Amino acid sequence: MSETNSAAASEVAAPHRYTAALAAEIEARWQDFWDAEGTYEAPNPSGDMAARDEAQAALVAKPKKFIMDMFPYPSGAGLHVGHPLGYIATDVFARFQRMTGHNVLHTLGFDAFGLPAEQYAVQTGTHPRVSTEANIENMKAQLRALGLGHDKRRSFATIDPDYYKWTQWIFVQIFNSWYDADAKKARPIADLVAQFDSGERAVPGSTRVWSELNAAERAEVLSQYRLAYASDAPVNWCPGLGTVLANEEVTADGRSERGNFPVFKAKLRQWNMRITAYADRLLDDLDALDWPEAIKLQQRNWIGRSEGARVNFPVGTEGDAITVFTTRQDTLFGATYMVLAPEHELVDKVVPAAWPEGTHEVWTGGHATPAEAVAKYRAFAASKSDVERQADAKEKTGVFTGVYATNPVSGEQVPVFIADYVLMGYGTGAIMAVPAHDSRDFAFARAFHLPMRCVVEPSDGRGTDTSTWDDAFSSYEAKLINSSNAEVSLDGLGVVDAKARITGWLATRGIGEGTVNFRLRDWLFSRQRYWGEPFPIVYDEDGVAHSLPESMLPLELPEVDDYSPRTFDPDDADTSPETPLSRNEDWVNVTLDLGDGPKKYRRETNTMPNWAGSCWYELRYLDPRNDQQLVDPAVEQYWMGPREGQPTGGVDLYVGGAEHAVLHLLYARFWSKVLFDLGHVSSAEPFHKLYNQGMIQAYVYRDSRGFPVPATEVEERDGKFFFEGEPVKRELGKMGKSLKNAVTPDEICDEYGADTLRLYEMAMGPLDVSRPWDTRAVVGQYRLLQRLWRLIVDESTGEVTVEDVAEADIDEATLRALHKAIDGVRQDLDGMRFNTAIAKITELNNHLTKVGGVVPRSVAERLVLLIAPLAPHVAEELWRKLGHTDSVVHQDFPVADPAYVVDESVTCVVQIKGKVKARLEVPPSISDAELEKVALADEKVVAALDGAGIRKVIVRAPKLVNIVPA
RNA sequence: GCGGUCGUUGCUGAAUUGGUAUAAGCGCGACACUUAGGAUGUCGUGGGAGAAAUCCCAUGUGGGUUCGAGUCCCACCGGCCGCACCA
Repeated sequence: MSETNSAAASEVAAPHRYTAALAAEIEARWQDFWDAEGTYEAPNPSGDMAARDEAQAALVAKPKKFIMDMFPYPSGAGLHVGHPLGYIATDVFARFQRMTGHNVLHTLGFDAFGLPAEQYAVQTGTHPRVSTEANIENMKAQLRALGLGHDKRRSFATIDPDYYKWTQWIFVQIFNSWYDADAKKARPIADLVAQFDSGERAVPGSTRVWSELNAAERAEVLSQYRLAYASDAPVNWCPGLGTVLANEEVTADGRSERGNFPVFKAKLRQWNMRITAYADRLLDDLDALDWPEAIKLQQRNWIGRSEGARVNFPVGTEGDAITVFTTRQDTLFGATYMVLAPEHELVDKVVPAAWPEGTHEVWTGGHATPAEAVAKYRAFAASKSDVERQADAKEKTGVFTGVYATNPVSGEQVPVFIADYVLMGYGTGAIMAVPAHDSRDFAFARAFHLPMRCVVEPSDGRGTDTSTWDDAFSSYEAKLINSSNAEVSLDGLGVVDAKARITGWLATRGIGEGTVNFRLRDWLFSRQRYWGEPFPIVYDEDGVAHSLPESMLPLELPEVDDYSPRTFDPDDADTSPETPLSRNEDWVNVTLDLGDGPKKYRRETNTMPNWAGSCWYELRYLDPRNDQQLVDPAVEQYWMGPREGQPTGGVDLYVGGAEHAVLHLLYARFWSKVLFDLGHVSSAEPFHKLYNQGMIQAYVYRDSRGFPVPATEVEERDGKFFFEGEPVKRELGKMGKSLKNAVTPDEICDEYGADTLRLYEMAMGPLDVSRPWDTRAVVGQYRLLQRLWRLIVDESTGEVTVEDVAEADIDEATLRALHKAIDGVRQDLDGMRFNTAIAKITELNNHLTKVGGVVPRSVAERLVLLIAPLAPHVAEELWRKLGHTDSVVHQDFPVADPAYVVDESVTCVVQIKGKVKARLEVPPSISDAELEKVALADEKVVAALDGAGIRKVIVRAPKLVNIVPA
């Protein structure tokens, strides 16, 4: 009705106005053109993507830029306007880099294995491959409409067998490697076998020699070294999802990151990646990376390096000892009891038949024997999910094991407890408890009436009588007391000195040693899922694992009757996982020739976690069709190799959300380092520069019951919000279908065009900050494009209206506005400050509009080039209308003339004691002395001074003079 | 609790090294063109006082350093993010 009216009316008034309809026509045309011409193809130095013509040959000779987005999951819901924010930003940046002399590799693939894709498939009842590929096509269409300048030859999805062949191949490399701690790098497992063979290296934990071991025994030894290994260990079992999870996928409150189901500890045989071998390198190499400090910090915290000591406490009668890890070895003399994690295996060995004489009632938990107490407490601890364990953190529970250990420095007998505040997975799973100087031990000691000994004199005046304390004294700002035996004394030393002295003494006595402990644990790598990469592993009849040779890769996912995961009651810890692939017996049981004749094997039926495909995808963008190698070394070296100013090598810019701070980014760094050690790549770090874009938020409107109501139907009156007449509450949150506030790129493109959407998303604010979407404000960028269009094109005839004017004859104010804009936009785009770049283009555009008249051609052309990275379709169209036959994409970005970047005259501020009293127009070249003279002579200044003397004059020519009166 | 980060106008946000606070956009107001405007264009728009020139106040709050502080330092208040029984 009114819309058709308005469209008709405006068409009559201005048939060639820049409208949504015209934008749609222009955009579709140029998108087709770019695809047909291969405009965004980045040539490789060699191979099947080498330069195909002279123009591309010239590109290869330029410096390279590899600009990447974190690739998307092809979700079934489609995109909302928040999703492409980062893609638009990298596209603008990539376009700017193309125009400033770089060979730019920019493309986008799809991360399509994993839980979200599988769950969507299960929900819709289609095979994951069918639904996932449909989703990818849908997303490709949505992204294409935005005019993203991707090299489409290089796009792939992680589910393509051509791609996951190499994911499996990398797994085989990792499986067939071990970490040589002396060389500090990964080496082929064959090197280790050679060391065992020659006797250079002894078989660990055994008196037997390598040649005496059978195949299964050798495999067991090697699995203790392999960087990918299967082992029985307590893992995170999530019955609600029906799979085990990595530590990184479990939230702080003990739930699955996806689905929010409870997670339990269960002992299961699972595949792991020995990422802990790389803990120190993953930590140290962060320093050289150009990453946000917040992300580096998160990785450092996750790796969790802490320096301390291991100390042995003798226990029992058979020469056993409890080894503890502590960072406070200086307080050893204050260790009055010990605690083991409930699962600690030493417990079973040392628990006596009966409680020792005089055991305190609260220590026994009311149980008749230590064995019963331990069994009951273990059952109690295991039944608690991590959620409950967190919630109960303040209340300390535990039970006495009935055994005493010997404090190795004081010789004192100290009771040994088990308690769930000590975790099996950190340190040695055992602690020495120093209740006077650790607040957790303090709480436990109070609850169990355990003695405390003050060995660090409190510096806060509370005194040394621990019975009067409310909490432990754990400060380092104090001196040691009560800490000496016949051989060593720490008394009077500060904490740091005391640590050094006692560590030295422990080492000489063979009781302990200084050590570094990491919080990082090995990466649990197997999942009980259908929709993931199958492991390239088979087991022989002895149960020994063998990797498949390259000729048998890819090992494709087989068809199964039922691909859905076996899930359970989320709260039922007493369940165990089932792998969907095990349902296909024909696939599982095979006869293969692995080099020693045909034999029967059983396939591994776990699949890889969804992180696997994203651990190395940057490498495949470089050489996506190579079926002989992961990536051609010459091509890899060109795009990823170390270079001046970037000694780590790697992707030049990697943009994505901060939610991947530890998961994806840590795993990808780990794989890079292994591939680097094994000589397959030239960069030990995948991503040199990381940039986290903010989130586009949206207002959520909730009714009185708290349910979201459709945001588009909410009315605002006097700052209050109403839906169907009823008041609703507004809050700022995420954008999404379920919150009824999603805005899609499609609807914005329909209303205004993709160039307007691109400009708006970039103009909203700094890229790294989150901010709310405001559909109303989009029109501002639409107006910018309309004004730009009108400046160059006559709205009634469609003819270009520029005129040829020599640079010298152009109005000086216009030249200054132009060159200032060029200078500013260049710097802003280079620094990824897209919002201020647009503001400067807008200012120039407004200036030209205001001046009126016909625009000089050279000014119009440079304005078009300035906006080309941001609004590529309209720029191409105007460039063509201005008479050019080539694409704007590979033009040189305008360069400012410094002579016009400075103003003809500058407003100088004259302050008296910091307050502005006068403004002077002065030439920019004015000297300090001259400016001071002019300022002091100004009548307003004279009046303001009112005859007062002058103590001091600060001159910052040409912008400021500040007079300090006496 | 520990660590990080941010508080500027009705809203989103500008502001090299400390040097004219509030660029640009939205919204709002007036006007023009219009049968009409939710189109387009032009002008205005931090608060207060004043007829006006002009003056005073204002970057979460309170101090400090400085000729000069949105910017640096200290304390507090508020928001957001990360980690959290890690020995």
